Amino acid sequence: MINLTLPDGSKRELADGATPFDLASGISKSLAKAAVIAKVDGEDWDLMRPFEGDAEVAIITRKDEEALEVIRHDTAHILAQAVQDLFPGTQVTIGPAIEDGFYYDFARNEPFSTEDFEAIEKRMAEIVDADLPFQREVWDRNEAIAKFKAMGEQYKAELIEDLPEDETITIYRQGEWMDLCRGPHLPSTGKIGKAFKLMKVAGAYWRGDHRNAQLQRIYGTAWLDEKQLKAHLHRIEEAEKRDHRRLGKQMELFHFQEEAQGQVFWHPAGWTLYRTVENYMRRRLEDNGYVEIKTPQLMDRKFWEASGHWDKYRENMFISSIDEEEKVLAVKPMNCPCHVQVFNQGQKSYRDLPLRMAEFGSCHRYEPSGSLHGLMRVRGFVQDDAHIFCTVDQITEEVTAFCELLKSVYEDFGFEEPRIKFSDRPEQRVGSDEVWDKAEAALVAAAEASGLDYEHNPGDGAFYGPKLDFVVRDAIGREWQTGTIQCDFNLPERLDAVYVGEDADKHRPVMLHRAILGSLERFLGVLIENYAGKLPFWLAPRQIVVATITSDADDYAQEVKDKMAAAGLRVDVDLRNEKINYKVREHSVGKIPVIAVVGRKEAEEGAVALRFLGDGNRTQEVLPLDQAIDQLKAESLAPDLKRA
RNA sequence: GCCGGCUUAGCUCAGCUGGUAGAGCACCUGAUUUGUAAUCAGGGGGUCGGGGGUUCGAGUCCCUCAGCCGGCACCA
Repeated sequence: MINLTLPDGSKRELADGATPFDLASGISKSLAKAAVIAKVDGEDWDLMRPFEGDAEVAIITRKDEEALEVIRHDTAHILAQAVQDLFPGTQVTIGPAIEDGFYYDFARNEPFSTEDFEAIEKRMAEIVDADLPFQREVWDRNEAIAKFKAMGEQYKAELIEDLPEDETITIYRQGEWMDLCRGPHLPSTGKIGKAFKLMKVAGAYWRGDHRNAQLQRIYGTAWLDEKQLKAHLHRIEEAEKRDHRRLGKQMELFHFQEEAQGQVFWHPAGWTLYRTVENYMRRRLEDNGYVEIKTPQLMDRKFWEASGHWDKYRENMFISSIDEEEKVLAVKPMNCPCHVQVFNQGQKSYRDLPLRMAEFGSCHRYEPSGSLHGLMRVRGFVQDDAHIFCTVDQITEEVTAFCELLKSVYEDFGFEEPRIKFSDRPEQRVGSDEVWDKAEAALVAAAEASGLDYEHNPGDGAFYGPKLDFVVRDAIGREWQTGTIQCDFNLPERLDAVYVGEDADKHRPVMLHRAILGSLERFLGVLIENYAGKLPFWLAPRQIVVATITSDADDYAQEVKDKMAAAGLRVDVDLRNEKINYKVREHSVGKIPVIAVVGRKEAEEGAVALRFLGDGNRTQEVLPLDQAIDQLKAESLAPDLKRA
């Protein structure tokens, strides 16, 4: 007999050889039906896998989050089987569950095309209908390697060869088909259902290394039921509508063209938005004890050799030379070394520290062509960069203040919860362990004080110091790094930055590299997507359109427009001979926050009818002109000015 | 950079197995003076991404270059 303890503490006794499915069936029919896998002493366990002794058991059901992961993983196996059925000679590699679905990487000379999806999905459905049981088998390592080699599955054989010696090799079968897999799986293919869909094909390197062969990855999505699948597909459609590249065109914010790959042509509306954000940021920095500087765009190659960037990033730097001269200049890919030059002018004392030096630094990097992505990843961009020169003892305070500032800025832009990634010392690094200890502790303390969730990436720090990165998501769930703060013990040394301490000796300052928005371009991309183009009043490039109903109100409309413009509002007037319905629709689609409608009535009364964009309850207000202007003026203040 | 796909009017897209370009919106003109998400009529507009090839004939097929899109890799 085996003794099992359930999560609520109750105990059950079952015969030897019993399985979690037996346990669930003994409790209730519905539990047995909803069961997906079990946790046996914390380990994932197939429902049909017999217990191996007394244990603590939890039954995971379709209601649990983990259920989807299991279903997605199962679906990946079914995809692999279907592909091998239909395309003999294709090798399988790996196929994990991911967010919203799964993928499977195949090795095949012929490319897959989305036109193959229909046939593959059909075959997958047949495998589900066949209700093949998933059977777990433990294999001897060498036998498994030999078996997969004999099957022509080189990649699987390699995977097994690289598994740790003490790892149990498990094989899962479904019908004739088998795969190396850790599990767990559902009892049979029929339990998966058909709420899956193949989404896209893509290339992916074997083991994520570009020196390896490129495999073909098929992505799919899988859900508990048809309704969830439909909802997911709908979400994707909606998300595509808020893509900043699409909105950028619709709202006439910016464009790209091939002669300036990866660089932005900002249009009047987009540039207005850009400047609004930049000016806001400038005020916030000034209020927080930063000084602003501006440094050159082109610097001699020798300078970048001294900073160490030439060696490491030469491939990604734009360079320039003039015929008559032998000098090679490089367009700056970053601002830090330039800031050290400003620091190094004259003498610095400990009394000058911390010195917070900011620049809206225009940088250029020759990013790989495949990585370019709208405003999110460009070759020419402006960082809201700053470097804080301070002592080791000042790190904690400075990082904490930075996190607070960042959080406040993000709230002002409508991002409530940026995610933080903390990366600590890598194997290869400079600086003593003692200093690293201090710096890491300072970053962690600041991250914790901020109250935001943070994720720990061990060993992911820069060679010169640990860092905190701030990450937000775009419309379709892709994550983009925006803010960052990095401790640097290296550059001050390389570029010989010193200050005179209390003891009258020379000391090295620590440099904190930090950016709140990251790059203006990327941040604007994320901002546009976050609001789906419906920017809040203070950010909207076109805030108000004064729209007439009949030409009788033309003169008055012009007067309204002029008064609003004089009050600093961004306002246009629409006197076209069109129906008010037409104008309202056009400017609503154009995401103008406020339409000021004027007809004969308003002209006579000196009023305006304000119509606000959005589906809230506040859709229309008729106000005397002066009062309307006061109100709009107050609303158009940036959040920091509203607080002041 | 790598794998795959795409590139037709200002925008969004249609053009079957090759026979010499089409829609909606936008734009222009005219009529209409209208009260909160599309008034009607007429008109103009494309060397079908660039280059080369096959063919009697190429937007359609082939080669090549570029850009874009989806992933991967990269991201100081």
